[in-house]
Amino acid sequence: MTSACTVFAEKGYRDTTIAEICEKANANIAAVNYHFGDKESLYSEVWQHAFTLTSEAFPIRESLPESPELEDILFSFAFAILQRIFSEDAAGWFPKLLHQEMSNPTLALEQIENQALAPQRQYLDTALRADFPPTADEQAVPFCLHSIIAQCAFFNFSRPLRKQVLGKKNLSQEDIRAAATHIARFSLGGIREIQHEQ
Amino acid sequence: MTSACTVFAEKGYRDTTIAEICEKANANIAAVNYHFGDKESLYSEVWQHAFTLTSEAFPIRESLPESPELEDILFSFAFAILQRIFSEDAAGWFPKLLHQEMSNPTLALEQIENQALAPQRQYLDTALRADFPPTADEQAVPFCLHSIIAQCAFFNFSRPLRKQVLGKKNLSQEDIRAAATHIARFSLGGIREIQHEQ
DNA sequence: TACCGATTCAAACGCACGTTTGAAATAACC
DNA sequence: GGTTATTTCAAACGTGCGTTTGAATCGGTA
Repeated sequence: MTSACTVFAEKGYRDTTIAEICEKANANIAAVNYHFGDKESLYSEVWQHAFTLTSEAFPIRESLPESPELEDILFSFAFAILQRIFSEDAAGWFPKLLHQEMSNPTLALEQIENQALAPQRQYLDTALRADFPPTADEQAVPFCLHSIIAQCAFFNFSRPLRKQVLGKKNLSQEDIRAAATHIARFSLGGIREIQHEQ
Repeated sequence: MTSACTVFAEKGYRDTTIAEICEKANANIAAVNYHFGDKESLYSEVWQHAFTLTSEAFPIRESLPESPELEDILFSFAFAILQRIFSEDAAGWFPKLLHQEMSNPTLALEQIENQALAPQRQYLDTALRADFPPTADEQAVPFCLHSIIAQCAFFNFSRPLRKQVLGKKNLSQEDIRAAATHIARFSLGGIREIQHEQ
């Protein structure tokens, strides 16, 4: 199972071979079909497993003060997402799988959208909406939502060019904190600018 | 060639079969190997072709006033990138190929990074740097650069979830203009906020 | 120890796909 | 118009991989 997760996360569904998984797990080539039925069912269980692990390791609402400012909400959101993305252990499987799915979707994507992504967006959406006046432009909130999520997600999608984009292959815990802080402030500035001109 | 571009852009290198390309082009299976040598060489030519087409169709510096404000630069950048991403004809091949490469890199990615992506970043970087005081924090410009590019690129990487993320599968020319306007304003607000607290 | 269900294993099967081949068709040139 | 180079074509080849198979091994039970 662990072997399956790492290989699927690294190579995606298509490029992953059952042989490689079994080799890494010191199991026979037929073990997958015996225990999981077929490759697709194994993949499905991998997704479920990866989602559970990353959600437990880095929940989205974490260490928020009593009545949080919008910037606190933005920071904790970005901080959790970035920690997931840069996690080098099991918690990193989920964003890696998601990255693969985004360019080569399987049936798993729809499920993960409903189970993981939509609720995240919903959470941020309500937080944003509470900060906008009801008279605000219809498109303002979705656009801002998009900008915030984009800033987080790009760390996930630019993996093969990390060295060129970030200047380093991996971020330390302090780097991650600094990046999340930037996203929160930058986004708050963006939001205020958008609100200002309504 | 056109067939090859569309199929590679849609499915990526690995999932594209020579048979499908040839079928779409009303050519024989062996045509690719005769004219291009092998699949990889064809792919390489496809990249080159797609890059040329998108660059010509939507150049990054377009219709900038004499001495442009930063917001003008941001808008024209975002507008060009978004037009590329949402182009449904040949100009859209490049971002689709890029999307594929990002999750399953081939040797082509490094070349495209040097030829297309690095110059784009460089262009925005100098534009930003000119707007920041020399005393500004070392990380401020790269972080802002990241935020801006992320907002544009996310439209490319969220393809399979467009319906859920944007509420519609495709954007009209007016939608694209509105999105680019948002990115420019939001980003300018973010930049001002970051500059303000230095 | 004898029995039986569960698990592991090596080998083989079937299929998809990139590539090769050699002949047929077409185009170019003198 | 005949010869040669170029392009097209159907068929076959080789390989990689998911899956199946049937025998061997293991683990618990009586």
